[in-house]
Amino acid sequence: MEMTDGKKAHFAGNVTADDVALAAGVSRWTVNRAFRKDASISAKSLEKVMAAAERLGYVPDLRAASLASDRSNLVALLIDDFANPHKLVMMERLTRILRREGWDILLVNTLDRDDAGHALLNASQRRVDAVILIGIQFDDEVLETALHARRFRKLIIFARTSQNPNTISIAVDDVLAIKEMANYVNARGYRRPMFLAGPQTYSAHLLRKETFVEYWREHFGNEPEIVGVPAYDPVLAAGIVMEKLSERPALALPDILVCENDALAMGAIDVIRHRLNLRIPEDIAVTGFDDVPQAASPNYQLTTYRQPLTEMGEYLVEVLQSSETENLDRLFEGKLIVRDSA
Amino acid sequence: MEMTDGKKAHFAGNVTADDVALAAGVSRWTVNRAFRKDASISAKSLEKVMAAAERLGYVPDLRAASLASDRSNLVALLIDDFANPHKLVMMERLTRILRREGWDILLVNTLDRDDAGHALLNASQRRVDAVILIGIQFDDEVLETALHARRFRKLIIFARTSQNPNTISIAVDDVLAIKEMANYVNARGYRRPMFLAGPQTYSAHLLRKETFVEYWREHFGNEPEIVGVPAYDPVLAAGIVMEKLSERPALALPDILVCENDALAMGAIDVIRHRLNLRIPEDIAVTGFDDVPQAASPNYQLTTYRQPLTEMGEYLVEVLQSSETENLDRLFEGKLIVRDSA
DNA sequence: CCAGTCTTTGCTCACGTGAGCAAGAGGATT
DNA sequence: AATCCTCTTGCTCACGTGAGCAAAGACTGG
Repeated sequence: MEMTDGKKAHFAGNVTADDVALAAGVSRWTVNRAFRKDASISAKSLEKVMAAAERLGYVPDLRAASLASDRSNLVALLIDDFANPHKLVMMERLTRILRREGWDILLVNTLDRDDAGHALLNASQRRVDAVILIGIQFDDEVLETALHARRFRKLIIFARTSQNPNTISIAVDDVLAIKEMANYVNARGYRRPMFLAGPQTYSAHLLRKETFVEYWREHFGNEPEIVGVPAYDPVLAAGIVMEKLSERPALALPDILVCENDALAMGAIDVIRHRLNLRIPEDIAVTGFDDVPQAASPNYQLTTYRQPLTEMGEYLVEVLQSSETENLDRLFEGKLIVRDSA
Repeated sequence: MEMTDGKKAHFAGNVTADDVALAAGVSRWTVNRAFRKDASISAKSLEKVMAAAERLGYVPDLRAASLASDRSNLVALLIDDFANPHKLVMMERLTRILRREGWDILLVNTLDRDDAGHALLNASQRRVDAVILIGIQFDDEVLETALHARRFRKLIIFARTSQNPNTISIAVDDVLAIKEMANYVNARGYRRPMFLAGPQTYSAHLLRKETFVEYWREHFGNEPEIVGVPAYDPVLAAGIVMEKLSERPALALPDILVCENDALAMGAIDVIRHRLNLRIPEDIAVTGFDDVPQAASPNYQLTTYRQPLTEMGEYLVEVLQSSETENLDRLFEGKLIVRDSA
């Protein structure tokens, strides 16, 4: 590339395969092959090309590669729940694993339920190979819209089970998990549980509440009290727990709060300890789900359930690379983490 | 597009502008113009095109658009510090604002210092228009590498001041902020401060420690004690504070811990209260920086300093859209948030 | 009704790569 | 040395759009 053409030589970015080919004394296609792992190229050519590329500062243009090959190696990650610290853990794990396997991630903030459609449209314009939902506000309607448009190959629901047969769900086995949790609660002698549930969605569902209720009914013949929180937000959870418990006589209080996840549990603990002035776990015990980093803090010492995120992420990569279209759903077994809160 | 061509008609995604043009009775270029906001097109054509596009499920292919126009409307967001909850807040704000303005975000996890180069290379292959660093491990060497390669137009350091003249830094005015904080500390009568600092980088610097030290020297003629933590991680901070303070007699303890950010402050509070069994703020007060959501929790009630993230994000968009190349650095004024911890 | 002006439209060319094919190079076998 | 096979290389064509130009159309004022 001549420097006479000042405008075009502004970035090293528009060094193209042709320039490298000229410098290395091979054809353009040999240059491109040098950067593709599946291509057949002689060791000598590879070395020449790489040396020239290094010298000129060439890197292949993935936009063009994607356009020509119809594979973008790009996935959209849709999130709507930035109040939940577990999302940070999930993002760290997914970005790490996906990048290692050559996938890039388009981060999309699904502002609210009505925005999900726009978010999907947005992602589809980049021709992502797959959409991964780690949000919560995706109900049937949104999923159907997404699947109907079909502008991406795969719709993956991560860390949440989906009833929709056209989605791929990679999640922890809620039934197994909550049974283990309920067994623990039972064995420790708690008898007046209250279940703190998050927002209820339809297609992308957590089976935690149902499983717990069923367990309790089966073992004790009665229904545990259930309280719903409209978002996985500790502050919101704190407000609702306060409202539910503050006026009650001690005997009418639950002896344990089983929470659908850590975000809710942490909000609950804050309220129980600092506003109701009760002890944890002596007056009210609390359990969570996810094992976020803060759960280990001395403030919470939360008994919770850890999802095998790394394993789930590895499987996600498999799913992305797979050409299968059916039976890709998978459930994983996590681990009960016992601390002081219950 | 004929359905006889089963392979190609698999997605609605490869409905192309040609198909829409045929359906709408206009040329392909008119179709594309209909989707470009700066293009000149008659109301009648626009309507026809949009109707046909809707019917066929057409959305423009941004890969091709980017290839042809040399503008990707894509920025890479490089993060290496997922332990700090403030990152979640920043991501929420940035994704929200950037998407509204038509920018998509490539999320890149910069695993460690040595990986930053790979991360930048990765981003450059997508021909991003700008790289935004909200990580911390970017030292001179990495910045120089990035700038030398010059595969993107702008290198933006967000929420951190940079000494490097080739980067654009959008940050809170640390000097102003810490002076205000120090004034508050002073006014409340604290006289034995300890400064808890994060990792020391060179180019992308926080001026917090220096400013505080200078203030103290100026007002009291002595140097405050400084303790360094190699990452903004509450758990790490807790360990180091424990190590520093556990063996000291009460009189040798600081009366306030001024922390470089909330992540460190929260770790410190956990240790002071639960392991050293001291009261906050009576025995040791604590201040933070950032005002993460957890800072308002009853566990922390952290006195801290809030960065005007929304304003900073809006300015970031301006910078992205600007064709200026110089003097784009900008400092913002935040707000001291007084709570119970100091 | 016509010249002048502004708006809209269609076209050529370019962006940088991959798929798939055919030709070439190189080595082993007969 | 001729034949066959395999590995490597170069080529044609295609991916779906934008920039910029020229032609066509619409509008204005005299």
